[in-house]
Amino acid sequence: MTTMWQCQGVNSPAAPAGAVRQGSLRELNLALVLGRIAAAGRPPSRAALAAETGLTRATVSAVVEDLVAGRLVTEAEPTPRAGAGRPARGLVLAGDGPAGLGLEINVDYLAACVVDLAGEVRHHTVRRADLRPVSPADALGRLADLAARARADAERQGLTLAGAALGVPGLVDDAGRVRLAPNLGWRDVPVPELLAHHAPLTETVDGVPALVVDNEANLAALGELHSGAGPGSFLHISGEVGIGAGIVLDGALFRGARGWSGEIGHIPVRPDGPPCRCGGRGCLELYAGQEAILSAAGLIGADLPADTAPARLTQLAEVGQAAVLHALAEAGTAIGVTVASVINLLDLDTVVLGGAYAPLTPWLRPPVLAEIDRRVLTAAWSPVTVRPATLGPNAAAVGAAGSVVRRIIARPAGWLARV
Amino acid sequence: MTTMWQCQGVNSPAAPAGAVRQGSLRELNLALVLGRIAAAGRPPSRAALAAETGLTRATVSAVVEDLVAGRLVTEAEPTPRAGAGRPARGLVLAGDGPAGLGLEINVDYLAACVVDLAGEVRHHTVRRADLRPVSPADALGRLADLAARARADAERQGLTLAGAALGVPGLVDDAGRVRLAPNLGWRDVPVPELLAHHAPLTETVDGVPALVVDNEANLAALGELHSGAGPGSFLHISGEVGIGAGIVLDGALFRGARGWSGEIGHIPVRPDGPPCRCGGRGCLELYAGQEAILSAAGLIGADLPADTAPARLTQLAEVGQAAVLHALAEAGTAIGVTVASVINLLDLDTVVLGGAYAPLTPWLRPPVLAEIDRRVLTAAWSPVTVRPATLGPNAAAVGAAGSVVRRIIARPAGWLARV
DNA sequence: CGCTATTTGTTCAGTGGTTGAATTAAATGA
DNA sequence: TCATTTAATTCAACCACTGAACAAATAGCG
Repeated sequence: MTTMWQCQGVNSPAAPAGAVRQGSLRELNLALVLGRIAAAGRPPSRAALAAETGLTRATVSAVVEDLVAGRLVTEAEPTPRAGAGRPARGLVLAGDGPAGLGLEINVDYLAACVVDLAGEVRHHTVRRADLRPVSPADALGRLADLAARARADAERQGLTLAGAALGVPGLVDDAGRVRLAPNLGWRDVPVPELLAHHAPLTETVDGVPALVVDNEANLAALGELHSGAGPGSFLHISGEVGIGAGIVLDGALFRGARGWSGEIGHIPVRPDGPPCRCGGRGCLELYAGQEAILSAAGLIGADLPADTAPARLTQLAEVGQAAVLHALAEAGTAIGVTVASVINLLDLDTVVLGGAYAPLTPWLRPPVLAEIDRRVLTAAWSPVTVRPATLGPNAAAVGAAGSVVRRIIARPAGWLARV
Repeated sequence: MTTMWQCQGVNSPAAPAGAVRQGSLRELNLALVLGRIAAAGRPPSRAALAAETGLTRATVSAVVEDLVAGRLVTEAEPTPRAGAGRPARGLVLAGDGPAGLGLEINVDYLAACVVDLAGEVRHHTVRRADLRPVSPADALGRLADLAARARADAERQGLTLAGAALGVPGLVDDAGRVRLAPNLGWRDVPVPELLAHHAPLTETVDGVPALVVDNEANLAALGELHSGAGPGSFLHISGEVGIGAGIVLDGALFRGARGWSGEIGHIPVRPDGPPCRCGGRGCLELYAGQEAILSAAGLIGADLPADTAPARLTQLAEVGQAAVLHALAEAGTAIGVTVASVINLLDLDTVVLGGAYAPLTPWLRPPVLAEIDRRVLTAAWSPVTVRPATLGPNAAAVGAAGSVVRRIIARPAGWLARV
């Protein structure tokens, strides 16, 4: 039983690529029904599910029986009552079944969290520490420690971890190796190998690797997808030390040919601008990165701890400090120019400002919208929404955990076969 | 039987969104087997199909029987022989079954073509005419005339038209209305209504509209997808009078939230550059549009007919005319800056230069690659291919016709139900 | 309180489509 | 000529969904 590590497929739609045997039929309907239960506002009855899916009540009953037996669904006791007739038994995602472990390594903190099927965060730990001076092996060791505690807490609550996902601020290849994490100073770090010594993460469940490593911005976008406005298409911009983006198209994260999409921080804003350490010139990060904003606001060298600088920025913006407002306007314009390009290219109708940008949205939104209006061909007919992210600061960790349970919801047959 | 017109869904994957009844099973396997036959290099046998799909030979035989009965597949007479054993009967897409009608309106020509299931172009007509002074109604009338002749020719060859697609150089909404076609001078043209008077295009087949209207660049990209290197992800840039792009992700055209993706011509290259008539500043079209290149090459006002200007450009480039080489280098650099942004965002590994750019590839490719190398974060590890389009000048018309037959291949059950 | 109307959920024979093994078909090669 | 080999078909078994009938559980009404 070899442990496989791979980065792709965190979110796979229920499209059968290969042969469709008769068992696939049940698999697809399991996914269909479970998906409806997950998406429903209030607990739906079997009859309601039959009506909205087009299946017969008999089939829905059979499918639900499987789901209940597999601890994915339970019947809601407080039945929501309606008019006459036999009362419906509401179905909800089980709170004591499988759960996902989400991990995050960032420049100045480690995070671990556990999310159950229903999307509730059942455990959350953040450990602040500047990880730049720490070796990757040490950092991953500390992370494994956090993960072990998270697992223990989850089991204490009766949850079963069904997998884990780890977000890192850098480029990850198919084997889970971190090719480049500039702000962390990592280069070609074989995360799977380094974590292989730590027990709780090395088990393989089904054909799916027990741990999926992915870009932090991708996972944050997935978190936004599942917690936010539901399926659709949007661009989620993560303003951390660097600037990353996750692209959600039609309710699915788009990863690109090799999983390296969303490197929005190095899109040129001014092709002849100052050189960037990526080798290019005039990249967005030089105008809207955290360092650039702090410098323009005159806050560089104000010996602030790295993690309080964004909060300070918000404070000063709220009291209307001129230099800060100017810095944010400049940054917003640069973001707007870039976002306009993205919208011209992809025709998205929503832009989500995440990470450190989220609390700065009131000041960033106007210049961003102004550039969109000026530069997007279709802006006149179809407005673009710019809104802050709904998830908090550790969106990537929550999104990572969510991606694990979302995979089970998208393909419950795999989980049921394990139990 | 109302005629519905819509622009979306030219290429829909075989993913069942709703309930999966037992009939869907056959539908999915029909699509699976037909898709393999279409993708295979040499005519595969039933046994080979069974082996690669995972279905049993019995099932494949039954499925193939349906496909043959529906005139989608025929047995190839000259059986390709192998070693010992009963000889296989090769299966090929039928050349006398359904076919697609492809139409194109561009600034200086109209085109119509017919493509059969196998992708062969069975009819092709181009009528050159400057359409800017012509009213939309007149232009569409001429187009309907071309379409009628194409249909007559197709029927003479024993083909049955299964639908039509029309490419226009502009933005098309879900109802088939051309919201804006700047280079044609069209604005809010209700193509379906105007064409409704012309008989051969107004029939509705199945739930699918008889005519799909789409952006020319999108259809050209689809043509490239089906005729070129097969599935994958690439950016197809159509260099016509304006600059459009079609984005193919994982073998499927990406249309965006409203079908208006790919407006690459108005991505800002220099945010503070000269004003563009789109309202923005420094758009790509100002640096790499046909007019810009001709002007920089000193060919503006050289009273060339519009349609021979690109050819003249190639001639002069081949003899090494300095001004032309310089103009192409400048245009290539601008394209490269833009393409670098796209690749940073989407992580594509292939860029296809289409339309008027195709023959200019030898001169455009070096500066494009240079900018990619400088500005794309991952360029060091993963090379990007820049190549000319394989389809000729009327790629959009051929792609339009191909999109019709491709839909049948992706969802043969719909066609079989009609016969 | 009892009856009916109403809606939910289950049971069961029927059916469509796939499976797996046996059978037939058509060639090669010794 | 006959064994070998591969291709394709036939057929009983089986799986999952359908449709209709039935049982369960409640509200409303006299």
